[in-house]
Amino acid sequence: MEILKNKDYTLDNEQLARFAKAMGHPARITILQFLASLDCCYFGDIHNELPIAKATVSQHLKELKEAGLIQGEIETPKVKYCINRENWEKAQVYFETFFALKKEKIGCCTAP
Amino acid sequence: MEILKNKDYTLDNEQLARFAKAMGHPARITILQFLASLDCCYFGDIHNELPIAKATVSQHLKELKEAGLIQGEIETPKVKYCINRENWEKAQVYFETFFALKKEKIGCCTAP
DNA sequence: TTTGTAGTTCGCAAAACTACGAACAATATT
DNA sequence: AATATTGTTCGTAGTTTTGCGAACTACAAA
Repeated sequence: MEILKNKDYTLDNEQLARFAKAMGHPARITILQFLASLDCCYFGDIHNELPIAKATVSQHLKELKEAGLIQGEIETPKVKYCINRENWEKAQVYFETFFALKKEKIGCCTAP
Repeated sequence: MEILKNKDYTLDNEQLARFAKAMGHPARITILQFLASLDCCYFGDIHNELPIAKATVSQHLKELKEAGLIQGEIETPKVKYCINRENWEKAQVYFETFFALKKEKIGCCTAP
């Protein structure tokens, strides 16, 4: 018998993990926060908010884009970034649902 | 003049990123979900839910513990894990607050 | 005392992440 | 045509993550 460990992760869990991972760096949290409060702005504005080189900022933006949380649009010679509303709300629901799992239960480890 | 780039990340953003990072892997999401719905259980139960070796499970548990999302307690010869309620709720508030930033605004990039 | 059970820790390898400067692309300006 | 502006991409370096098997710890039972 070969490897038959078929217990894969659910797609929902993988999606939630993907969103969480994208948020797993202070620079990316800062970017998202900035965009969420400003609605949208140019690369330079984002770079100004951060203590890192532009190449690194560009990389973080790419990751956020790949996770679907933001979108970019060329407005020569600048690039305008903004929150991807659809996925932002999707992520919000994912996290809400996740945290709602633990509601008013009395557990066996209520202390420390 | 030396390096004076003093624009650090806020503690809140670092904390949120830390929580998000801990949630940034499907195995860890699955563990948290399992614990949240069960309240608490032993290492073996968690290992049974996952398609990975016990050494790897142990590592993921360690990370979740370090992020403060779970806690473990020795109950020889087993180890009982459960959600760390206090920090779970803290994390929940962090995420809620974060996503609430983008409410009903009309932005300049409403479309893809 | 040997054996079992339940997990953790160690050591390793491969891959991914974070960061940077330099080089590049695309357009606008001189 | 040369220069400037705005970002992206490339190449590199160091660190961290993920995963595993093997060795180890701690206690209980035979």
